[in-house]
Amino acid sequence: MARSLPKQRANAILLRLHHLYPDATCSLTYQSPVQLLVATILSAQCTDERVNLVTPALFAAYPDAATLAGCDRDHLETLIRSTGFYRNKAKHIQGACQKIVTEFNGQVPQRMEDLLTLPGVARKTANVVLAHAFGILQGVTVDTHVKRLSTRLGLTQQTDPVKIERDLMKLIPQPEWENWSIRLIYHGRAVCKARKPDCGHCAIADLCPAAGQ
DNA sequence: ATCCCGAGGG
DNA sequence: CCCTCTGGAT
Repeated sequence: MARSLPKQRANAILLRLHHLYPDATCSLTYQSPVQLLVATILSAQCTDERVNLVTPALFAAYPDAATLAGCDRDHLETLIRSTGFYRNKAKHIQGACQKIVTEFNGQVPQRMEDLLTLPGVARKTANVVLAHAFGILQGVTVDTHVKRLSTRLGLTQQTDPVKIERDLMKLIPQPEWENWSIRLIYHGRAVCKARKPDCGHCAIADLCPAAGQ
């Protein structure tokens, strides 16, 4: 099975992970599209668990795009400091919110093309916001977990996230695109870890060419 | 390719 | 010490 057609294998993996993580959802906490956008920017090179540690105080102080656009940058940096890259993240969050206020009428845009004009937003962040805030499946979210697992599973030979996304969009049925990412992220955190993958306890080891290597 | 950057695990 | 965590800009 590990050597069968990639498309067959991708769907078998999806089915298996669906049973393994039936309730998997986006694990960031938020109450609006802007809050999801901010949380996703904060999640770069940082666990979602840590993001969820800082966002309650952050959103209590600055709940929407208008307040974030006008907030004190140093205070913003202080509130998000523990997520790392805090100067860049603060600049991106404030810049994105200012643009949302001035160019998008205070609302997070629902078009990929528009989202990509926001500072700190590339395809990964845009895909997360489109899928979870608006239910729009424009592409496949490719983060560090999706990249690592898709490579180990032999579903792509690419290293560029945009090319990996193209490969996955051909292998996975469109309605399952975000389910794929969410469940690979769960499996990547719990079992198929970057450092020491636990192939002995992996439910899809028989579908994986890299299992036990 | 390099930089941003803190926190936790091994 | 080194590596990794739902990346993006230069």
